[in-house]
Amino acid sequence: MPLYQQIKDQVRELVDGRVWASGLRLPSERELIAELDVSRITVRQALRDLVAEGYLTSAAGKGFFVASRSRPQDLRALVSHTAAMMADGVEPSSRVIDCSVQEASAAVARWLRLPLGAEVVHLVRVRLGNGVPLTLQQVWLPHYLVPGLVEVDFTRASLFEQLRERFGLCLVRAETIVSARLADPDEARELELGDPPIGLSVNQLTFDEEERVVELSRSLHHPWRLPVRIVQDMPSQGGAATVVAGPAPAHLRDERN
Amino acid sequence: MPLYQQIKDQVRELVDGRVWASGLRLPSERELIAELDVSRITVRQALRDLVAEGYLTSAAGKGFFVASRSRPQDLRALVSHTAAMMADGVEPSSRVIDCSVQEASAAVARWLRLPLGAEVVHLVRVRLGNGVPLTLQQVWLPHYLVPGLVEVDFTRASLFEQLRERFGLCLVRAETIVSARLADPDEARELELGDPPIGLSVNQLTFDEEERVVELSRSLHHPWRLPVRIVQDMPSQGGAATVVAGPAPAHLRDERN
DNA sequence: TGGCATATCTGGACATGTCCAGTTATGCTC
DNA sequence: GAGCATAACTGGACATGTCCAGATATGCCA
Repeated sequence: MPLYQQIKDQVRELVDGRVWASGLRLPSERELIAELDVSRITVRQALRDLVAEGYLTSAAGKGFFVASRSRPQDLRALVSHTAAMMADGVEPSSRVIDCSVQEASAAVARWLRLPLGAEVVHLVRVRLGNGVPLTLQQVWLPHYLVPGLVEVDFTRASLFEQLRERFGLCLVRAETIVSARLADPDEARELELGDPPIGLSVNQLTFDEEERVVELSRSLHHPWRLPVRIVQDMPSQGGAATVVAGPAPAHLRDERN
Repeated sequence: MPLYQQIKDQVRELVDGRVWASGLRLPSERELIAELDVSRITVRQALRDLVAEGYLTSAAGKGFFVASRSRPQDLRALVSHTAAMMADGVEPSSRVIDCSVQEASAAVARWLRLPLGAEVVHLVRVRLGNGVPLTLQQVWLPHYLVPGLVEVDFTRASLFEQLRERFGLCLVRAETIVSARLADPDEARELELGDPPIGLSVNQLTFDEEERVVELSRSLHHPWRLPVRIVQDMPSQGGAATVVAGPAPAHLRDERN
């Protein structure tokens, strides 16, 4: 692994782990050169990247500083619901309704860019937080990308984690549409919706680094138990955003709910 | 202006202006060095940045290439609804219901981080696309940040554009919560909602570069006329995302609506 | 003690040059 | 013509070193 990457990782850890507090001044470039015994180009490459990624700020004549803003965990990755919930201190689990290999319907095949009749993994589950139903999720994935996925017990497992760790898929892009609609009676029962049963509909296509469609998901969220939270952050260059579903912060909650 | 910035700007223009098509191979580093008469460090700094920003891709041993993905315009900025609609070929307009300076309520003052009794600009409008009502938006802004904003005719004007161009505010961060709720009769009438009148609720706080709250907005969207669209993009480093409201692409639309 | 010139330090921007690991094209052999 | 070794090229990673503009601290002078 390149030296500048090692330096980046080290600094990132210190910042993420709050060992280096916000606003802390880093050792100067010259000090780091001496300490790490590398050339200036190498430390500069690392620090430059970290500035672009929002971890650090720099001021000519003063030094490098740990960026102040509390960034919602890792803005650089698509986050899974499981991870987002756990970060909020909620215990995630699922009630699996279906997990099987099927022949793709014409619509699903088109969305996943598969030939007609191709096999897909179909996963339907009710996702719970601390035992309370939050969302009803239906997912389709190309079977050839995830052989053996059906054997996983999704009661506890995170789909994104499986895709990354077990199948080495690198998820880098997602397109999401959020809307609202009336839930049908089955959905309303599963999600314990009121009357009229209003659901928050979240449809998503997720792509890997080779621009293959890895996942098509259609979820119906309980509107006030699991609204969609979006954080957009555009520091100078290299903006970023996270989209997670979770309890709304008090200042943005809808009182009417 | 530094040389590497000039190079970056030049390349960016050529890419944005479609003069260099997607997939096109750039001249090699050595060729650029000779052509531009600069050192390798300089061109590399420019190219490295452009890769991080998603304009280019690189492959060792092959060269630099214009990134293929059609990026939803400028992923580096918070986009206004007006701009998003115009990009979709929809003619945006508004019916202004209220635009006045008021004393902030306790709740609004807290959200905008203002002292009790501070003045705020209150804007309420129905936003139309091609004359059809899409969303009912209520916005509060600190009056001291936008003196004279009330004189603007928001029938045509874009709020974000006014903030940027007239008041020099640099919007860099936004927190959004998307949920669903039952619309009240007035809202239902304005938005021409069906029965039951289901609305897509979008609440947002927007911050400027000094972390001041510039805007608090509470909107109720017509669910299928104006769903919320999110594009997350995480190329290697330097991810980005756009959030816009607009018609859903066919592959993510909800058939049930 | 207050004001100011100066020395020092910091990041920013570049130049020149080296070594390496992939990729591609070339040309030779069979 | 098919197969293959090789030469040429490309980006990736670094080292050393220079010049500059801000920021900061130092110390001298009035």
